[in-house]
Amino acid sequence: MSAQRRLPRQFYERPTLGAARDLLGRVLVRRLADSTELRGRIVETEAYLGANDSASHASRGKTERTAPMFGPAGHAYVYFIYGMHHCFNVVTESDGVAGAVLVRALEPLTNVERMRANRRNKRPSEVSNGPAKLCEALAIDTSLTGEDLVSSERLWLERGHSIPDSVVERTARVGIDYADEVDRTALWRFSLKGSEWVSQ
DNA sequence: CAGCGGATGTGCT
DNA sequence: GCACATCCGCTGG
Repeated sequence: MSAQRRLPRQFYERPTLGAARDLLGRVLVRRLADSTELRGRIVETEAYLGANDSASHASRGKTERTAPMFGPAGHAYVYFIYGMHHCFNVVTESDGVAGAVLVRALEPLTNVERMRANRRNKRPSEVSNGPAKLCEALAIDTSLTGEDLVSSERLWLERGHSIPDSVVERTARVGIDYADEVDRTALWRFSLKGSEWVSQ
């Protein structure tokens, strides 16, 4: 867990779309209470902007739940949805400007059997191919919302490898039928072309 | 394999 | 009340 490999604050403190694209190939690390480190490579993200993005939780103003989206970059924003599931986001932009990237899918890398156990022994390809699935696999819940990914010993991101433009796919975000047309059709979902680890 | 209903915290439409 | 940045398990073919 060398600190050198950890992404610095500056990686996150920039416009959300660029951060969403560059998060592909980075490695999400979850260190459990027993020191087990679970790692997965990010293969799918979605950008959620601020006031002008009708699909974003931030578009309806700051609430207790969404407060991390308005805070300093490099923190986690974890929310609970559908009475059952969690979703993990990385906060972007400067302090006071809302923005976050939803991490939608991971390629399991280390301690895969532990992740699989967290997922009731699903097939490997179904361990972390969805935003709520990866949270279950990595034991991420709302106790981690607001966590500083730059200094946390429980949750952070490592540099991994950059992904070239030639294998980055851009599509519309999913599950936001309620949003305005312009936001529904914006190509703000980024995924690794041809990866077997992306969501359905 | 497709389709449907259930799970139920949070902030509003 | 209802919809929601979702997933699971059960059903019928």
